[in-house]
Amino acid sequence: MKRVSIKDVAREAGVSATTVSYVLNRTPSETISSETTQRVLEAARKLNYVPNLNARSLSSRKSNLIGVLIPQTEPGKELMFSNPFYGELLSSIEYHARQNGYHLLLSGTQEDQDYVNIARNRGVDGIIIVGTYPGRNLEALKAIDAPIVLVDSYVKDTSFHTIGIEDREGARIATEYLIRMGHRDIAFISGSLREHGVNSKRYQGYCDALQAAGIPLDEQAIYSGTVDYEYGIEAAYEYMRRGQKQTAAFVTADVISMGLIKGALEQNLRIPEDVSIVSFDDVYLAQMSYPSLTTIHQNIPEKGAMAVQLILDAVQSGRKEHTECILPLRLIERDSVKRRGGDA
Amino acid sequence: MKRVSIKDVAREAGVSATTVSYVLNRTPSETISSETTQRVLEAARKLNYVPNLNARSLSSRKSNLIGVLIPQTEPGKELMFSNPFYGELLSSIEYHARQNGYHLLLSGTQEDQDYVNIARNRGVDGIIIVGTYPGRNLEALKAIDAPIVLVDSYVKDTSFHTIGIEDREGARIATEYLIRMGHRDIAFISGSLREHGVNSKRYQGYCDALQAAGIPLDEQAIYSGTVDYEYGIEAAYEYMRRGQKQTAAFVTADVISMGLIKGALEQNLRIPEDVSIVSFDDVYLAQMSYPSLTTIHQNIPEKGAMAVQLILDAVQSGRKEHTECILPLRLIERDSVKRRGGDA
DNA sequence: TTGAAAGCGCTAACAG
DNA sequence: CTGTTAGCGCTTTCAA
Repeated sequence: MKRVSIKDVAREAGVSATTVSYVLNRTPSETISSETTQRVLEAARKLNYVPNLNARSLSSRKSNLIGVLIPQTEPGKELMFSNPFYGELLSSIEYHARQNGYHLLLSGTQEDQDYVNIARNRGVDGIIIVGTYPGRNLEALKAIDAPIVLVDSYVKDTSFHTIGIEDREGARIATEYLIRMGHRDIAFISGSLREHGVNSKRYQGYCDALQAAGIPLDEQAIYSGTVDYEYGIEAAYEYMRRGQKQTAAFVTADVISMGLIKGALEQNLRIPEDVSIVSFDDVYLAQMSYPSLTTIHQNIPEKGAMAVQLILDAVQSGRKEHTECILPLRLIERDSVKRRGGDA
Repeated sequence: MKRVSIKDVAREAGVSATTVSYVLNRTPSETISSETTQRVLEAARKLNYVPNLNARSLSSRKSNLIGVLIPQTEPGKELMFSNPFYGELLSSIEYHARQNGYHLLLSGTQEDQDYVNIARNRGVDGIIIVGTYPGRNLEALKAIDAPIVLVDSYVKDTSFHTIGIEDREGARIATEYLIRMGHRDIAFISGSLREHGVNSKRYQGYCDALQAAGIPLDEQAIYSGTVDYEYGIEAAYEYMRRGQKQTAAFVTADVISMGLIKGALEQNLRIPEDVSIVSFDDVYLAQMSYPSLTTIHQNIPEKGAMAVQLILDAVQSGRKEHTECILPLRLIERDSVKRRGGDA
């Protein structure tokens, strides 16, 4: 089946390509007689015409394409594999983009040089970037004239829109809860603590809570690795090696918690009897876990919806002012925490 | 920053646009002096030139874009949300595509009309479709002249490449294993049993095993719903309602099993003591579960890698013969099955 | 109410 | 070895 172009439709309808274009795009400034409109529509249907979006975007400079960049958390690992958070987020982004007539150009990246090129390459109308750190080659990004939304990033720059959560506060709430439940020796378990990264903020929140309760910070209570299931298991072993000092842990991601539980189990540690856990994200995994996870809930679908909305708004309005969204957080109590002693 | 085009580079380097194109694409048929090549490269770098892939694809009819279509399992639900299988698969597809210089155009779909249009719209070089049923409007799909890979679909048509697994055989192995472990009353729990769907095949395998063991099929042992966590929970309740007849269940997806375990737990049923479970997929969830899942393992990353490879091969060779891949399956023994009675 | 013409940025014969 | 000339399929002034 040969590709049918706008010209074929024009010929079939006995009009010019221009007219076809007008009809199909409902160009408001142009007014086409309803009779012609009918003929064109008919011809298009008959020929089973589908406009070529590449050509359209080439001439109109609008692609209806949103670029989504999800970082490889671990080089070599494949994209969202290690953390369902990404899957859930992407899922939501895709859904809302589609509802608005946009398609998604998906890419993982090892190095952000790619970011820029992909975007400029394909002429995307907007870009959603998940979790970049400040200080990477943002200059190049800024040069792109499509709106850019940074999700979960602490890059502060008026060139970008941002969507995030109160990481520090969330961590504080989690840790404080543990304290309120009678724990004083509380581990902090997370992915890598890069400066200005999400985990660092959560670390600060953890410290805030300890400090407020007058509990000294113990270096030995800090576990930092990668954001995946495997590290959770490892952390459990490391916990044993370090002498099982803590009765509870604040873990910065549900996946890690899942691994932690597994590792604990392997060593006959009971959760929450021996170690209580509060974690972060409230990925759907959190409720599937056994015990189910007490965790800081964030609205992941909403995050995705919002990211798309910001792009759409920016595209439509053409405005440049940047928007900064902070989504609410709350603690969900499930079964991974045990009250301890009588000092509640 | 104004968009810099090939012409700008040409001017800067003092050559024609054609030459720039030749240099940048290393067009093999054309031979450019190394001196000119240098000048062009230099100019391109200096101007920070990035080729416009839309334009390129418009004129060369090659987009370096692979369309990926993942069906909404449940309308209204967002994409891969309900089953991590999709996330893992997509992850792998993205990774391998990127390694080969391809980008991904991602879309979920409610109705397959979209399939076709998206593809034709953007001029993708190939399409990967996950889990279509036969009999949908495949005619339209066939009209697309890009190679199409159907993953986990029982559509038999030489217009498409297919990648799948021995669903029926896998189910047989799972069920047979349960029988070998001393179970005779075995539930079958799955998503919807659409004709020629993956679940139907697995149902057949389940029947095969029962029959081979001389166990009569019991209608009351069949549970069919949706492929998600929630249905698993529901199935557990339904199991109670139906009188707890079975001592084991073959479940066609790990996510459902997770829900089943949860639901069982809520009713003080012990897994595997009261009910043994063998499930299917070996999604990473399967090991996180408690008890961890004895399940039929399929190599999901390999599936994705293969899908990409098939497209790449087809594009490069231009050949039309269709390829049919069946990936191997094997049983992974974990903790969700208990041996029963003495008739092992 | 419609169409001709130019052009988006690039590649592909075909000349030279 | 390099440039000229046509498009790819569409949108967009501008004129009729």
